[in-house]
Amino acid sequence: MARTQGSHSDITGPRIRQAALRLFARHGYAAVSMRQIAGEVGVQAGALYNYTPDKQSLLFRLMQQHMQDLLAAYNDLEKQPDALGALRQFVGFHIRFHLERPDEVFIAYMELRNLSPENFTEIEALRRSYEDSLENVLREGQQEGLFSIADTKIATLAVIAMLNGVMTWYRSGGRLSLDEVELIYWDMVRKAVTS
Amino acid sequence: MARTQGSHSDITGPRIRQAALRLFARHGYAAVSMRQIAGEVGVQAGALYNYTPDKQSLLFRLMQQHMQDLLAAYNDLEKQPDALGALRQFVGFHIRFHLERPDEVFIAYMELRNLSPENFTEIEALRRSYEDSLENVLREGQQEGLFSIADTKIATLAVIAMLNGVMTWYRSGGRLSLDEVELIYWDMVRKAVTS
DNA sequence: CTTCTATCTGAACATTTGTTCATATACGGT
DNA sequence: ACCGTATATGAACAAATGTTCAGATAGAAG
Repeated sequence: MARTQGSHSDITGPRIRQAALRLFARHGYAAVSMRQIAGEVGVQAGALYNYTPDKQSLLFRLMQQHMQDLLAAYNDLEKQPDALGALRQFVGFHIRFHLERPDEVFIAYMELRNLSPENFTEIEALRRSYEDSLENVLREGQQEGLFSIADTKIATLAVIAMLNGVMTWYRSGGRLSLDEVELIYWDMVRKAVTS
Repeated sequence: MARTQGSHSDITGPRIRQAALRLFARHGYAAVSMRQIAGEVGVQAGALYNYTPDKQSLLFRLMQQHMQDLLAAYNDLEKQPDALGALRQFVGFHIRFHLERPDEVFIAYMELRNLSPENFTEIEALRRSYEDSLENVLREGQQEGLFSIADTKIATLAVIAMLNGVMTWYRSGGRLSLDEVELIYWDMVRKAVTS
């Protein structure tokens, strides 16, 4: 038999990407087979190829979507009057946005090397674009005399790396609330870039 | 033929681990085959099993060795009189030690999920032990009144995450010298934990 | 020179891999 | 009630996987 009751393209497509996301994040791209993904969706492996040309494109689409969502969400924030406010806004946004998407974040950082060269280039450009957003804030604050930064590029990467650390330990319902975490990190970031 | 000229156990063993290290770091544990490793060493796949019971043990040994080296090297440092000196020492040590071993570091962070449960537990304990070293410094400084930290556990993870960021961009011979990098990071870390 | 053994080869194994495709079927439109 | 097509099956493919092992051989020991 084919075409189980009530199944449609509109529903199967997203479910495939959702299953791939979960499994890639959990076991890694290379360790997940198309049959595992299909099994999670409740479908045979061959059916996946109605929705993706190949496994590689499946990974790429997930990462591309994530990065585009990230950039769009950040650009939707309301403009802050000064650099200090903008930095605070960035810290809060980054922490919350990423904590809401643990699987996407994990993949975006861990599976870069499994991207084909062209796909890698594209994702890397999106990431750089996001980093530039923060660097602009830092540079602006530096020019305004609010910050005291030796090297804005390094500071950018250091701040992002520090914030990304949250993902490795934070669990909702744990010892600290999201607001507390945000405040603690904001405190450290603020002090690190001011004098 | 078997046993190519001049080959011995003492030389083949290390070469296998070295090849595995390089390949695991470059392409990921799951994406590297035993035949690739053997090829790099110039030997047939079957020969690897004279030196490791299986692929998993090969990965585990590399990570275990790395973590043990890390702990031993840190413990060999000369004791600092105050917490500020100890923190500065940690920052410099962490940056330099890790930059000297890019492949080991990469594996230790990326391949945790490919460890069997028992192996994972052991590696995780070693890592925690290293983190505790830093947390002790921070707690000590906090009690001495030198630092102003909201949460020493979070600060520990934040500092390490920040320092680990160096590995993603630093290339020797680049714009900045190691001394400069160390100084910039020390500056940010110091400011982040003091008031 | 002969013997012995650590070390390696090379073939074999049962699975699993990504991907293709002819075939079947359930549903939307008429 | 019927048709057409989007959507799924299930079998097949060659290639690659981790691992095993009987047999070959080089070099050390006597």
